[in-house]
Amino acid sequence: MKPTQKHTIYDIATRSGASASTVSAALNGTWKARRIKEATALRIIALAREMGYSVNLQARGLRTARSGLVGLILPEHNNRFFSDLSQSFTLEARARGQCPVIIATARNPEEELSTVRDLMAYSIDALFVAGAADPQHISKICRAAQLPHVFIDQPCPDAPSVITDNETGARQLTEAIIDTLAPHSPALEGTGREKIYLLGGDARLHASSRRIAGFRAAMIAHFGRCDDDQVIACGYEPQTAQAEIRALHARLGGMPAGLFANSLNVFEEVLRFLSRRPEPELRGFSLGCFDYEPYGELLRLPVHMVRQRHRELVRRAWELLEEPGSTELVTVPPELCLARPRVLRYEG
Amino acid sequence: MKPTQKHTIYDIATRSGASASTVSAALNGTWKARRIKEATALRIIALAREMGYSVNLQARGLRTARSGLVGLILPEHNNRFFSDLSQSFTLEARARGQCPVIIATARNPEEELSTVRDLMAYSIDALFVAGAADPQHISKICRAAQLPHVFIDQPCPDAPSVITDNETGARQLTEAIIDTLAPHSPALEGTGREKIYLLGGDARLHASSRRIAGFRAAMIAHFGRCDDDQVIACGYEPQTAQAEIRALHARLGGMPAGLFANSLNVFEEVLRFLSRRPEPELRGFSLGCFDYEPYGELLRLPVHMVRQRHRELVRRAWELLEEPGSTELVTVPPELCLARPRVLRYEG
DNA sequence: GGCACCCGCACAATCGATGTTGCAATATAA
DNA sequence: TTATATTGCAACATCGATTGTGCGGGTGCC
Repeated sequence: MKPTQKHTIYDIATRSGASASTVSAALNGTWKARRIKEATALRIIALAREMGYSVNLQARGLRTARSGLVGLILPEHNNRFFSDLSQSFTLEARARGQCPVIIATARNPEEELSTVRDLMAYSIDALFVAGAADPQHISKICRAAQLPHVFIDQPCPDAPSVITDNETGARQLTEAIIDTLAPHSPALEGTGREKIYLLGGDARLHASSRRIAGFRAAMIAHFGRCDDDQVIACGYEPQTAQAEIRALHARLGGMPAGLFANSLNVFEEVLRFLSRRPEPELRGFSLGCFDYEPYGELLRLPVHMVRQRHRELVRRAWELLEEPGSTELVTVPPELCLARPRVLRYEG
Repeated sequence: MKPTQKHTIYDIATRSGASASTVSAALNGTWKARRIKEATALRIIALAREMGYSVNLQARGLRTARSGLVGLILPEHNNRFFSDLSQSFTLEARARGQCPVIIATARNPEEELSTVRDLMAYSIDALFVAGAADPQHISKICRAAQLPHVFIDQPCPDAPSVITDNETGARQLTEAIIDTLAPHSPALEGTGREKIYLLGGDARLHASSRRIAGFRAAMIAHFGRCDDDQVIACGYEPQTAQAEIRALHARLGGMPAGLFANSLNVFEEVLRFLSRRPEPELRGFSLGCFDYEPYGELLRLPVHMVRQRHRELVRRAWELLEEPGSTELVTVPPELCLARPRVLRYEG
């Protein structure tokens, strides 16, 4: 009854009087195809259960060249977008009888590559890569090893990818920021404080570049122009973001009219900065964040957010994997989460 | 040069004129002990690199009965405490040359058990279990399979465990909440609104019960009593927490003097509730949360938090694993993060 | 009665590594 | 010169599963 030791199909074979191959067939469900008597199969299955048998997946994997493991590589765990992605990925994987292996690589391209290689050494069945720093290199390695792979969030031209419609999302978010701008004040004209700034992200990466494009488009549609200094793609590092927002504030001599935080990491730093400014300075300040964080809805300031549909991204990624050999790019529209006017919004 | 196909040590053996066993020894570093000429070893290593060889870890695992995989089971990904834990776990695992496999089981005991069994089928080398719903059952299965395991956050009497000093942390947090209570108002006496309430968690679980004990101790130390209705251990479900806070508010006819949120999930719901209350109702309301969330520092309300030292928890867990056969219980003191008075705290 | 055929299963090869054993060839000792 | 050690490596068994092949016995058919 109790699985005291590890049993193998050979133990079961001995105790059941059958051969190992019969046991194998009985247990993995191929017994019908192998013309094993139903009674024999059932007897073996019952015995295996009684002995607490569980298959050795390394042995199976060695034989079949599959492992049941599916990898997901992402930049970090403690970021709501990626942890939501992990959650969805886990659900999808387990629903398909696969075992999810999720590894964070700190936006470090070398770490990414070495992790890919590590995972391949385990004969993972598929690899999902979210927010990669170097998609092409990863894809090259995977293709060389014939490993099915999909990119999420950051696409790759050489492999199937699923991304959010960053441009549209960014445009809508920018429009929302514009809509909640404080009434135009002539005093600020020309100081730069009348403008909206986009902060964070890496312009060399696809996702950021599309978001920047969306931001620009909205700016041009509404104001007829978008200055280069309005886009501050300073990466994802909290320290850098903090420094940039400070510098911006210093340069302008005050808060700008609005801000587009291009990642949760940056958003958090913006809030940290804001939490040290006196209240009056924040009146009429219009804030948006690309990516969703539930706490964003619970802040003193109204915050507009763009929520990526993580479940959908993961689902579509899995679908892409199932159609072989495509380099399709699937785009999923994001969800715009507008700050609703709140009782507490302003006290004045 | 390019790893076009998967190579094995046999390919390398053929191409190098050596035998597979020599190749194996050369590549895994045991060649000195096996009296292989240095020149031979180096030649093989160079060839392997050139061919882009990488070991098949399933084959190695089958032979050695180890896999290089270490499991971490936790309730959910999208919770800052657990995602911090994932992050630390990943770092520690990779520093030791192991591959982390992190799986969320939704606080579902059956899901936990089946995940444990799945992981064991992969011959994982060790299992870490954080916030388990049913530690004893898990431990029993692991012991039967002789799998080294450690519990984090929720301890198990039968296995090594690392936990935060929940009682002290809760006491300190409660004291902080008491310290920031609004001045005593005789009008509220006897309404229940003069009291502090603990919301969330599961009193049957060790962590919660210690936190409740700490809460009680602080209450008794300061007020000479703690009523049973002050502890509302309603679990971790957002919906339930939301319902309970509403019910409390209705029962009291207003906000209580303070609240101790016993988990981030509950904290989030409390904030959601608060964000719909008019500002004046929140004056002097004193809020604390067991577990840390960076956004907690950025809210309109001052929030005290207790931060578990995730890195330390993980490190100690790994240490425990290395001393064999202990059922030691290691306690790590948490970090108290007091809300600092802020410019924006009140406007009045 | 002889042949073909199907049923139910066992045998054995195989996946890719590890590690023990043993065998030549050379070096050292007697 | 023969006996003994040592060096350097190849052969082979093994881990636990999967899967192609084949064999003995029973049935059906002519």
